[in-house]
Amino acid sequence: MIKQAVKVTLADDVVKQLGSMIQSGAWPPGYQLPPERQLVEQFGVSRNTLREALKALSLMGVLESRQGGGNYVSTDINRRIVSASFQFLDLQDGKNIFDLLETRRTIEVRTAYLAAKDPTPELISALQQDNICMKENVQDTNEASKYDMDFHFRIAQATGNVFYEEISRILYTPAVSLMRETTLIRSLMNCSVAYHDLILDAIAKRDPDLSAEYMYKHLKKVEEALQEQGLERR
Amino acid sequence: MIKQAVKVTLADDVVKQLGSMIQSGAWPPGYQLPPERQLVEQFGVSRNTLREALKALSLMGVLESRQGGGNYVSTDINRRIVSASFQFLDLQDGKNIFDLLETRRTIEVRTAYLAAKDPTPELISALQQDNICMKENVQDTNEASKYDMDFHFRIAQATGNVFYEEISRILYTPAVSLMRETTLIRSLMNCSVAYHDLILDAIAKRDPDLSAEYMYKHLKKVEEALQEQGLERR
DNA sequence: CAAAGAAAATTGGTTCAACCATTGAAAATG
DNA sequence: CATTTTCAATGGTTGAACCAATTTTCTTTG
Repeated sequence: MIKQAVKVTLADDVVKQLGSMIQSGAWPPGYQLPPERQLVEQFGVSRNTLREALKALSLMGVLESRQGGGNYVSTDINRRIVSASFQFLDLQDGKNIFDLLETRRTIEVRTAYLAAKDPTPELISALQQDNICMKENVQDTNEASKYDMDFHFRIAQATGNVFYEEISRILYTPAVSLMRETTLIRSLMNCSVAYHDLILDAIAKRDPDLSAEYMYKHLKKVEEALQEQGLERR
Repeated sequence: MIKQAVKVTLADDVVKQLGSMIQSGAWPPGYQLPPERQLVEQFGVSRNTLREALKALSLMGVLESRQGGGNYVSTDINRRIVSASFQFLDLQDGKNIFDLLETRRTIEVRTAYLAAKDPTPELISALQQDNICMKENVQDTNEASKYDMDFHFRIAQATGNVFYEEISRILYTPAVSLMRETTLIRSLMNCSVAYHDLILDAIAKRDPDLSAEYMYKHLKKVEEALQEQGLERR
């Protein structure tokens, strides 16, 4: 496989080192980093270079900076990464949208299946609550899509598989921002609520196959709605 | 919902402005940005601040910098963004190898299916080559696992879906390192080679269902081998 | 004149030093 | 003891200077 020569800048290297401190767990979430003027000595770079790295990580949601207060490892790393970088996805290209939905379908049909195998009462009631809130806010698409996301993410979470959790989270955010741009979203919302109810029932009945089936139909429906919107699959 | 007062730094603001130029399409992929010393005047910030913003965007995969050559909007912007955002995924707690294999199965059964729908001759021959190399190096597990990875990743790549590609990439690397810790890997390698041949045949025959089936059996077999090893599912 | 090579200009990479703005803890005050 | 004030610590920002790679321009060479 081709390994392209990459010009590694000093700041890139610092990002890598800072990142490994965080990923290794040496710097846990909430940890206050040493002051910049001290990190500068540790890494042997200038403060500007260090700050380029810190700012990059902070913009990606890995770190948080408080002027006068210090730099901290973000407590909610993954959630913030998504919102930070996925906003730049080129959604003009319809292919990406359908690729995204295709991928979500593959993952979520499986998580819906797994979640229905042995659901806890807490899961059921939480999903019910999500649906109720979504119905109540169906007029406010911004608000409703939040509960929409909660519903899907909660299912992924219920599998207890961290890989499903993280992938689901990442794949959902851009989908939402995309939907907001469409005008069909109102009717889509109503349709989604209906499917959420069906999925919830299937999970409550501990019927994995049915749960998976409705999840498939749900996401397929979303895809069709986008296609009717004139978005072409290229 | 409480809207917390967010201290917006100058660099954050520049990121936002640069981002909107890109999102709006005013600066399309491949576009060369004005030189930094000129952008500095445009935004009314110091060069250091501007560079913090540029570096952040470049780390997010939105921009590319070439020393002496200029700053450019990334050409394959979607791929870079997806790749960059997965890079910092915190999978600390996800060291459960069975969760990993479960997730890989879900993804790869689908990619194997898609890849078999309309494979190019190049894909076939590349996969053949991967298999040959893997067979030749079956004694050297380190080397063989590289070709193993190539085989799987190439299938994901063949779908043309950047999300599948990147997910496959991040799921495979930890899988390999976890496998290396086991002693069963030798016999597993031989078994894997056999399944790779079966999958390859199915793809060459353009039989998506068969391809998916063998991929499922392949990964299931790996899972069973690990279970026999005494590794317990948590 | 065309090609090759050298020189200069352009542009990103890095450093240093200084100063501003916010925070938080210590000290002074009542 | 509670409150206010002070000040040190720490991130935010700036400007100028220099380095290193690239690109352009110009000269040299055949």
